[in-house]
Amino acid sequence: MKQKRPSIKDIAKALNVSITTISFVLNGKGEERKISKEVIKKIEDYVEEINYTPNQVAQSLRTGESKILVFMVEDISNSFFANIARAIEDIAYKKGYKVLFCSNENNDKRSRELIRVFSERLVDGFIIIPSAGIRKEIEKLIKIGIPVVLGDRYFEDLPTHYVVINNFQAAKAATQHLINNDFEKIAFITIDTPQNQMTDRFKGYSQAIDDSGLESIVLKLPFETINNKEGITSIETLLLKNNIDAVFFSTNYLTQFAFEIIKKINPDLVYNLGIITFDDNEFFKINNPSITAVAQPIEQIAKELMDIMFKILKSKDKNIPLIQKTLEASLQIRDSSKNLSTKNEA
Amino acid sequence: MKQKRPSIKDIAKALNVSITTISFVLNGKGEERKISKEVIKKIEDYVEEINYTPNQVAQSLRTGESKILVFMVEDISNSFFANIARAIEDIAYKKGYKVLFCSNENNDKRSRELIRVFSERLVDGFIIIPSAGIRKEIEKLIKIGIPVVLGDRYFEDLPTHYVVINNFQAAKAATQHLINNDFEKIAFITIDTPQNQMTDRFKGYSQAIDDSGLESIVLKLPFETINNKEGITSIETLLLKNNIDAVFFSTNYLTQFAFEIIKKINPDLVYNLGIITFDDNEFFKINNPSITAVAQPIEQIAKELMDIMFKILKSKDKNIPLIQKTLEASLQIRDSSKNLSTKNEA
DNA sequence: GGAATTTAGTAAAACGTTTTACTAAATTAG
DNA sequence: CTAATTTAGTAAAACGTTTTACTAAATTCC
Repeated sequence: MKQKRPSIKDIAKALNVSITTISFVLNGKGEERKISKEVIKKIEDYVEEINYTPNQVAQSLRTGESKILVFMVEDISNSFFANIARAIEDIAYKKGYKVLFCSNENNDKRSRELIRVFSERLVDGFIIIPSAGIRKEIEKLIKIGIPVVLGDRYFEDLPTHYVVINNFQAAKAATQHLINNDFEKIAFITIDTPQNQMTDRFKGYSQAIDDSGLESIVLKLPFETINNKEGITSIETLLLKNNIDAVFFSTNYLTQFAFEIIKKINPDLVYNLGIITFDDNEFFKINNPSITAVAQPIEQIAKELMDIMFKILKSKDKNIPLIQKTLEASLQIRDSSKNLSTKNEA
Repeated sequence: MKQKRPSIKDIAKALNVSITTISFVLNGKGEERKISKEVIKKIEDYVEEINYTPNQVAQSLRTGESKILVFMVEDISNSFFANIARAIEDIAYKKGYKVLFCSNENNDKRSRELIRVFSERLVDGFIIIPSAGIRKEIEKLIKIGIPVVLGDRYFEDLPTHYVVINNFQAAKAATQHLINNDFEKIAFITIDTPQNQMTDRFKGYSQAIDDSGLESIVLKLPFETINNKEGITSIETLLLKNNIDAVFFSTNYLTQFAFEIIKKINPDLVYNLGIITFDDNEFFKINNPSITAVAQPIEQIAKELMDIMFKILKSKDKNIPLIQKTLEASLQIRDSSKNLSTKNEA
């Protein structure tokens, strides 16, 4: 059943001109190469008529360009990444690029495998939210000349292009906001990882806590314990036994995980606790209580990532100076950071 | 800076064997083609040593296979689609396929453009959540022999492979659940579209309402009015003036949109109204009140879509009989469908 | 011991482009 | 009127594979 798509050769035969001429015309080099108006017209009309489109695979083989970018994230079903993906997709398509998305589960083995699969000269560039242990693979990609831009985090000891946010400042401001609202036992729940997006958030929290003289209460959960018993127990213990009055979650899936637990052990807790989460989304806005969140500038992140990518792509072989952007996040203040117990005391 | 990746030719030169031999060995046809153990070993070792991987673009050009699938959805940042995407991704990678995701915004023009971009013999197959007006384009894809599977909806007058859910039954059951909980003025808010996933949900609602003798209250919003003033006004009017006591949203983004409005005009409404939404997600579970939702079987949908895709892919040119799956959704009963006013009357 | 078969490979075409180097005819310059 | 230049193209190589058709040497058969 499979029909053969027409190729340049077919057009050449039908129109009795050479393949070369057609290629020039199709690539807009007709005038430059002194092809006559009539021939150009003839070719263009015929191409239109038979609805010819060039075979991109052949183009890629010849030119070494695939017009495909890879966007590797932790998990494409996570709203933060899905939203960046959406923004990136739009920008890419406008420039004639397609985007392959993939989820590395913040897992080195899987990241390596994915990089291997894609680096087979299939893709023109990588935008990567790197897992902790793939410094070497990133380095190698760069060494063999494949454009790489990192997002959300980077490797301190590896010079790369990247776009991140000021996690320290954002976390500090969020913590201070809780302090200003008279919360006194503020817990920080985070992922146990050496990646700097998380360590910086931790530092921001610590700085604010230290400045205020309050007690630092920190729970670092190993990534694997999210959604399993160990994680549940840890969070339960913290929430119930520590007499805390506020909690700051370092990332959205932690918040989600904790909310499920809260819902089970004591639904009222969500009203009595001060709550701030990193990473905003639509549901935090409509939740009861609405949840105060550190909102990352999704659109801007996507735009900067792609700007850098296109700059590298355009510069071809010449190495361009490193571009490293640190954007600011904004605190979306909502119900969950109001201190109700203060009111009660009054 | 760009290093040249080694090609088969380079290996041939280094090992002093022919390109053909190497290709046979690499494709596991060494034994079959009577290549000696020593030569096979020599080639395999060298390939391992220089870390050679074949150029997939060249392979694609020669074989006509790209090992790339397209998954076209309404909006990849919508949790329903993002979750299916994630599941599809995992299945695809296990079989050596990559997935290009794209968002058509449920818009015909954009769908057409995307199909055009991808059908340039770049991809091996399409999994499409089709917008309303691209019947012709789908038909054409099938005619030229490209594997297509539709999801979530299909064209009544075009025989295609598809995976959908039993929208009628799911909507009917959800409505009946509200009726059984003694709600009496149940509104149905939906998108104004002829697509059958929506019309079936409407039919399910209508059937249940008619069976019970209750009044049918329906708001059909044009897709474009979501998130704009017109949409806001329509929903406000319905919620405030109609004296309704329950509302059934036909899709997740409508629910989200309406919740923002409720939050603004009267936060208590969310407790006083019976609420059910189509499409479940984590946040409906943790919301206050938790939201009763029609949960589509995401994993199963992804699995069936891919099963069909691989069946078509395997069958090559032979046409296979149509595979059309209708899965069942499940009602996740939560707080929002409890009738509090009934309690009050008691 | 010669024919038939098997073994162990190889040469070359093909996939559909892009691009470099070439050319024959027409035009212009002096 | 001849040489130089411009015009309007074209032939062929190359990108890196896969695969068909071929072959020379070794082995088996009778």
